[in-house]
Amino acid sequence: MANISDIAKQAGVSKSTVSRVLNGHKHVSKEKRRIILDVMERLEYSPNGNAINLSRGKTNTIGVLVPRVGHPFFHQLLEGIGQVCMERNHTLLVIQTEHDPAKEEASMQYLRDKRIDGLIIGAISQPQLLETMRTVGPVVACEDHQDIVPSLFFNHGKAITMLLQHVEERGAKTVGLCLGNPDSGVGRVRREAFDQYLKTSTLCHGIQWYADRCYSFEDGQALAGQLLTIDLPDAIIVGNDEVAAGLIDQFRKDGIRVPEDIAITGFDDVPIARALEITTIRQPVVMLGRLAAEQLLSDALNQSESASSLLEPSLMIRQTT
Amino acid sequence: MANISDIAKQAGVSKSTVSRVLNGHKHVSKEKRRIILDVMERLEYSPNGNAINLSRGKTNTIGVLVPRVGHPFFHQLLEGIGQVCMERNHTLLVIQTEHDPAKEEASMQYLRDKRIDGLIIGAISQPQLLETMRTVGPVVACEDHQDIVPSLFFNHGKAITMLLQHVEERGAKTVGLCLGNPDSGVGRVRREAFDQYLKTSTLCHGIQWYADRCYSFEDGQALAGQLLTIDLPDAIIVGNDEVAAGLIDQFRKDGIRVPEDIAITGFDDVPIARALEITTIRQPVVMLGRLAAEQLLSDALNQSESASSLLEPSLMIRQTT
DNA sequence: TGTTGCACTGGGACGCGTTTCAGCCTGTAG
DNA sequence: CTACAGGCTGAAACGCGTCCCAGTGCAACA
Repeated sequence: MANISDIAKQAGVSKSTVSRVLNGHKHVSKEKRRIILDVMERLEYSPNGNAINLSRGKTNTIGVLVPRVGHPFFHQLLEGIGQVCMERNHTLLVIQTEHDPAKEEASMQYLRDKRIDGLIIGAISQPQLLETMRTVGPVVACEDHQDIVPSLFFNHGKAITMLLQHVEERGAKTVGLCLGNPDSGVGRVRREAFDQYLKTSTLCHGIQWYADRCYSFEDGQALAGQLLTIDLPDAIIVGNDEVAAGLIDQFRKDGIRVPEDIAITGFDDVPIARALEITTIRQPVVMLGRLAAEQLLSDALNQSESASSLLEPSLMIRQTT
Repeated sequence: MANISDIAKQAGVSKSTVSRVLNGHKHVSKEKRRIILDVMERLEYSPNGNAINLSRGKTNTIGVLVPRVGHPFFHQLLEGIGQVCMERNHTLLVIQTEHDPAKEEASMQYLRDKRIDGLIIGAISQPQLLETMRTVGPVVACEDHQDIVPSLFFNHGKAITMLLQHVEERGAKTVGLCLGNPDSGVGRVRREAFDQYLKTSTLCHGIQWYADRCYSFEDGQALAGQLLTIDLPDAIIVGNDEVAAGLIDQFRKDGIRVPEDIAITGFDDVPIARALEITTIRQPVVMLGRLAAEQLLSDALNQSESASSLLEPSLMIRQTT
């Protein structure tokens, strides 16, 4: 594989001149430029990306930290980030943590060792790591860590409040809660908003109506089975549409009517929520991804003050409440 | 930021020795190793990834070419690939093409310029590009391009045949077809298998029952609206569960009974198919991703002969046929 | 005691572009 | 005709590890 020196030699010029042509700098005579381009074509020359990265000290690559790419929230986020990367000629490096603290910590290495120019945090279970990360390179979070790093995130607390208010208006007296990862930032915020709401309302909650680490349709079905062994609450707030769908599916199979016997709400408004007419929360996740990527890229470039911001959810009222 | 020379100087040794410690090579005295480690810690040294990549000539990164990360098939694929990357200490670079030929072509650059060690093709609309790609670096495809590059893929033709056989057995006389991207490899294979089956059966198809470029739940709803203006076929084969779900949803709203008035089949067995009890095709996509990544990594490492293989689909019979 | 062998260490070339700086040349203004 | 500006070009340092090769020194063996 030819390198820049080969080109220079064959074209009878110096490496500098070749480099100028490569980067579209001025001050290269028409004739030499032509010769150089000819030689490059003839030798099928292609500059070595790693050499460029090393010498420029940047890679035009940004990393994204997510638990799993398969999760509906995260793949929408990735899609938005990916769009911006493409528009701005950047590359997307995906780091799957599977919620593993060691992997989260290891991800910092990419930033430190200059393999990525910046990092977008999709979710992190150890926010204290951000403290170190920000000293290593630009970081933007898609959860609320605005006291540490610039953050763009949804108002999950408000979303929970909207859902609770809604089911209460529809007459619920008792309510359950089903979360995904209770230790994630989102999980904590949701839990807190839930507890907070109950304090100022007559709505009742009991520990038997609480579940977490539910991620899939099947988890929802299983949970329905468990709930059937006890008294059902009037409503249940579920942190994920697929889980809500599983719950509804199993309940209906068992002859429980939704929403008459139990009202169910989901989260994210994925296709399944539309198909089953699930009352849920819609959030412009792809847009969040875009904003985060734009924030990171502009920030990395011009070092301007970077702000955090809170995006508002919308309540989609359908047939399950 | 300290570099390896700084460490060497401070520790009173040569760069070579520091490098040996870094890479866990033998032949370093306990004492020097200790001193070096101390200095590294004190200066918060971290090796520069780009320098390592450059000097080693490899990056431990593999690229994946997909139209969009958001598509259910591709994010499952990414998940499988991601798992293997993690296990083998590799990194995942995602390249979204949005089916754009120019972007597909540009992706080759990563391989050529050594930013990735190998490339997994999720889908490509210009298979002829593979011809060049394989000369540039290791490539594995997840579609049928086995005449050009090692390929791991599903037997989409057989899946279509199974579905047609199934609806025919259930009494269908006329059948429709709804595809996604008709120009993709998968689209072509499906179309071909469909046409082929009809030739040897009494099942009827008419152009009014054909549609393509349907990707979402909403596309399915819209298609249902169109079909309602003409005579319905007895069954329709849909290339995507979400579209099938949209179709079912709209039909039911319009008082059309599924499967009595029209049988509907999906593809992929995503959660929505389980929720709506859609007869569909299940394929182990995550496993496909894993296999592809393993193939690529072992191939890149030991240059062994790499084989192509065909994975079998399974028919999930539910309530919509 | 001479020799062989092995553990340990350093020097320096190498991978490949980028960038700074100095210098040359030509054209134009005074 | 001199002087200065500005276009063009090359040498060489730089970014940062890796790795081959050539030792050096000490221990064991003949």
